[in-house]
Amino acid sequence: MKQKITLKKIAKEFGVSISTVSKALKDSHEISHDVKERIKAFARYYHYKPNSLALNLRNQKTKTIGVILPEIVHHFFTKVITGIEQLANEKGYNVMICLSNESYEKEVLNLEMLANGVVDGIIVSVAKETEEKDDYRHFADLISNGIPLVMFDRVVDKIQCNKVITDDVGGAFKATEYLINNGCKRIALITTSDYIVVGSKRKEGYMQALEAHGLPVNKELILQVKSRNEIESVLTPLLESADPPDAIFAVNEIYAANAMKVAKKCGLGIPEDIEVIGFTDGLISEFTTPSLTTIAQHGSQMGRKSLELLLDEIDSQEAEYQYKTSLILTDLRVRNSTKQRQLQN
Amino acid sequence: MKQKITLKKIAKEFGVSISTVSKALKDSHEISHDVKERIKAFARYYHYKPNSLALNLRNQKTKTIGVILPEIVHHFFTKVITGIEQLANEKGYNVMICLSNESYEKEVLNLEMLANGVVDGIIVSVAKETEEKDDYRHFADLISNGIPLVMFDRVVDKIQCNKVITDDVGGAFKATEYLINNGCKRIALITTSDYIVVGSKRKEGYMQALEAHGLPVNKELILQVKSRNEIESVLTPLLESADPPDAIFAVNEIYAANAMKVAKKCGLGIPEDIEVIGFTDGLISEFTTPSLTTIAQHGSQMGRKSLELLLDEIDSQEAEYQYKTSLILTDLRVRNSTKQRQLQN
DNA sequence: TTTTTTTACGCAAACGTTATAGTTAATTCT
DNA sequence: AGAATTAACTATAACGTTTGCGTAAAAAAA
Repeated sequence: MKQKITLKKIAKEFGVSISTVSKALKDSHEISHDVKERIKAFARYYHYKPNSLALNLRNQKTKTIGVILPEIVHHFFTKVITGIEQLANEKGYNVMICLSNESYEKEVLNLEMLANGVVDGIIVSVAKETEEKDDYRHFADLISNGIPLVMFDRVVDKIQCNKVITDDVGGAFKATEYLINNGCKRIALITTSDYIVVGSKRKEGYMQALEAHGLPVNKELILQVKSRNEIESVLTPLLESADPPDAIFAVNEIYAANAMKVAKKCGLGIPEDIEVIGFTDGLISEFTTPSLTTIAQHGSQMGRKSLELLLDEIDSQEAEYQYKTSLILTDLRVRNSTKQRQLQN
Repeated sequence: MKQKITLKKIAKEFGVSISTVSKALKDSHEISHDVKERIKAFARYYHYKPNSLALNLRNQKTKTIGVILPEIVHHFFTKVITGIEQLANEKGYNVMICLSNESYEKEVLNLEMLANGVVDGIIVSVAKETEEKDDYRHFADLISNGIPLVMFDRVVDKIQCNKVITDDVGGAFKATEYLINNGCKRIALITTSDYIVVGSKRKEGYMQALEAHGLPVNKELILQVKSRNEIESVLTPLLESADPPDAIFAVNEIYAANAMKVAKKCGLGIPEDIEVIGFTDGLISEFTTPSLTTIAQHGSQMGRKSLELLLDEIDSQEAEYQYKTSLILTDLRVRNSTKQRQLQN
């Protein structure tokens, strides 16, 4: 096993001081041309690379950014990572990914670990449990320690920092309005508990669209579930009731796909009997039957923007840095779970 | 912005030396009870945490492991990460994730970056382009530099290191045999180019099963595609030929889902007219119509095992470390794209 | 020739931590 | 009382790098 080559070893080899070697490799004018060339050749031959740990310590920065995600088995988050990773790569940064698994405690631990000099800044989407506890002191501490923080998607209003959010309200509005324009009058909503911020925002967009079009907000049409397993038991009675919905808007793809399954089980044709739209465009939508109309979220763009804002803050010298909130717009991706003019695939 | 607290600052505060503070915080017997308590209280109050960078440099290890993945928008890899992350968490390790995006060059760059003192060991699944180029010197260099390396899923025979692989041959055998036992005689295979190791292994299992059951290996039934977009154009003619296949085995979920789409387009009923099985169980299988029978790969277990082997090597002191190869078995997950005795969902 | 400038290097501090080896002063032993 | 022991601290080196400053010798200028 080859031992790692260091300045010290090169210095001993040439019988010069460490600083001479360091300067030679940086092509300093203080070192004679002859010595420089010989040292550089030697270093090249042995693939010398400055030790990152030493540089980190000396420069007090690591060129690494930390990302804390609630989970990773989720198309949206993988897209965000892809976006972050891309820009990081361009800018010469490394990415350290931590998973909170939706747990408050793990989020706190991850944050503490990362804050300890390991990264130059942090990008986070807060865990559900944290949203439920409504406790954000760990973020406040981080910021008061001067560590740049960007929140994306699941952000918290009470914390002042750079933020990147999906246009949840607008997206849900767009989806609901599309259904209304298709002639739907009784649109069911399948959403999460209210403490999930993005869930409640999408609900808001749904309600705004109904109101904008003079439709009533029907409480029995709003189904709040904690997991996709609950969908069948709450949706079936509604579909089999005397006055069933003529459309379903689900706040994510999985919920929408499950809703379609349930509807088909109840003997309903999609989109003839009931139309379905899901928020968040993922891998699944394309392969369901019928394929699912969705609100596409542009996760990769979101990741890129998050890192952009983070680097902006890291590089800024101003004492009074001005935080920004960036809104990522959504697109309606029409497939076959809704009635439409131009059919595709 | 609170400045970060260091041993030096505490030392100055108490008018003692840095080493006294360090020892006090470690509860050394060399320091008087009184001083120890006061220093510890002070440190606790200011949330003192030893700076990771300094520790890394001093200990020559980072308690971080690097993971290089070909891509992340892929259910299998996210499962692997989940498994790695879980065990890492238990063992007090951090995880640094890099994406090669299937590119040889990025893989080399990532490896160089990680090798430079940033991580204590590396887990990698090699990029397609690397497999195609058949150039593995970067891995050999890494190993000769004494950096522990584990390869998983896409491993290379020519490199000696710890490995974790899916039982690709066995899994493909299992899938093919299941189809044969269902009465299928002409089973089509949709696979990748031969240089993709896992693809060729799955093809091998497919052929072994055919031979074991006295069925001929029909060249025209083996479709090699480079991307899922090619499937429609090569599969349609086969399905519409005089002697079409009665089953399809695809080497991954996406290929299988696309194959089902094409078959349905050709007016074939699944599983009545043609049965379909896909390798790799993901999110999609559950939501296709019919739901897709798959070979489940246990990615999370694979990740766990990979890290286990890596830590084993990191912790081992022996000069002659014995490399292992761990085989992760697969399971047949029967859904509705195959004929079956007991139907489910 | 003497002074000044330039060349080409070495020294030392700094980043924050820990471990080993001193160094006082107080205490105990004989 | 003098020697040995112990308690309670400090100094120093080391991890690998960079950088400002110092300095000797060589070269140029006066």
